[in-house]
Amino acid sequence: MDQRTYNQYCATARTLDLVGERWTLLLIRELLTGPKRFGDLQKSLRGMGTGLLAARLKHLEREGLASRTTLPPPARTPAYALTEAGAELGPAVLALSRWGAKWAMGERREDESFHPGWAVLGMEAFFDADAAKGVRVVYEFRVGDEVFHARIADGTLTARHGPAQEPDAVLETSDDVLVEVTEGRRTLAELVRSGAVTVSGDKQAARRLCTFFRKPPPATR
Amino acid sequence: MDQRTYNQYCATARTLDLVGERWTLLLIRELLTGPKRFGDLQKSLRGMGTGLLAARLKHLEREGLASRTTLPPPARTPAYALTEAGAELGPAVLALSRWGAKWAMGERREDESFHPGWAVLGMEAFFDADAAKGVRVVYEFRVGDEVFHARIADGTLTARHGPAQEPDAVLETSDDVLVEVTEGRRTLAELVRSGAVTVSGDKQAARRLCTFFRKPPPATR
DNA sequence: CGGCATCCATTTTGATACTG
DNA sequence: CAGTATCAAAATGGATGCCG
Repeated sequence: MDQRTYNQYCATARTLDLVGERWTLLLIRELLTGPKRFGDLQKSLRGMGTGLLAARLKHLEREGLASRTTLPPPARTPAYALTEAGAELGPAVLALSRWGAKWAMGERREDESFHPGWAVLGMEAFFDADAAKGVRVVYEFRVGDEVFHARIADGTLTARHGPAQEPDAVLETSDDVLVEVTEGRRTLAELVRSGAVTVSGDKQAARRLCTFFRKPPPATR
Repeated sequence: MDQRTYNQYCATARTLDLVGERWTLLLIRELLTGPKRFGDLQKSLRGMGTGLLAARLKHLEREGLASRTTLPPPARTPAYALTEAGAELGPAVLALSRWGAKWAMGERREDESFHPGWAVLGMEAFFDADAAKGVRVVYEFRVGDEVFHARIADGTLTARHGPAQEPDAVLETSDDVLVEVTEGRRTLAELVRSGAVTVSGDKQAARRLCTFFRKPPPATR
């Protein structure tokens, strides 16, 4: 497998030796929001063959970036989680994401897949620590049949797969509407009024959500 | 060429569609320190065939991340420079670099190549804006037959290829010694005493250099 | 030197069929 | 559902030759 190396004594090159192959950083992106099962990863990584997925997971495991665990009962099914080293790739993935949001996004193409987790993780990318100074709030997002939550505390935002313990506010919507939000075509307030987004819990908190992000305007290359 | 896409409406995936192929991010790393000629790039990217290098440059050009320019007289030779969009990949490259410095560096392997520019760019990665608040200083580094400079101003460090206009201090050393520094085996002060590094110009400024960086201790995966 | 084209051996990938 | 096995297609690398 991966014996192909750049052979450079350079931190960037050494990193890319480990995670620079096709699919690997996207696989890590998936795991950044929490442990996932093989099948879930497969669904999120359309086009990646099962053989390659298995090989990449094995590689990450061997290199100490991920570990194969068994979900606690009653699930008891195997799952993959990032190690501390793997999780620390988060800032690099988010940096790539910030660049893409500014220089490469635009409209969703016809055949592009979309998973709400990507948008939720994107919240971390544009989180504005100053705007959220001293704030402590938990949001739950239900999009289609997926559930995520975002916890804002100590000037950081943590986005994770799965329900929150005690969400302050719960926002419910569809995949398609979420795409419209990330495309910037609709504002959250507008969508709540129109009924495309349902809010329950602390409505004040929900309204404050969009004040925690600062995203530069998209630019063209 | 590159019509292979992840087909995901996700900023990270879109970015990797553009720069995720083999060599591309390392090519951008080379250009981050300033325009380079074809041959220089080739020397820094040992193992990359000329055909592939040409193809990647064309790709970056087509996508608006780099542009083919002609160096000002008397050089008058073609060179490649990053556009604004390309240069803004700097933070992502540095994020990968920071991860690698912590989790993947260790000793230099027997067959690994090394170019001083990588170490100089690495200074940007661990630059500590707080430590350099209000500081304005320019360093020139002469390593082997390469010259770089680093300009600290307005709380940022800019590392570039080529000589500085008016360096406050000039540090001169060899490739091998620079490797020892980046490996953390030797401190700068020690090397100056031993004569392995020569300082000219403002020696006070030179001594302050290492106070501008904050690098976490390496960890093992 | 700069840069492209061509040929070829080796890897990597993508897609699908298959097994426990 | 988790993962292996298999095979065709594509990407890579290395060498080499060419041309301005």
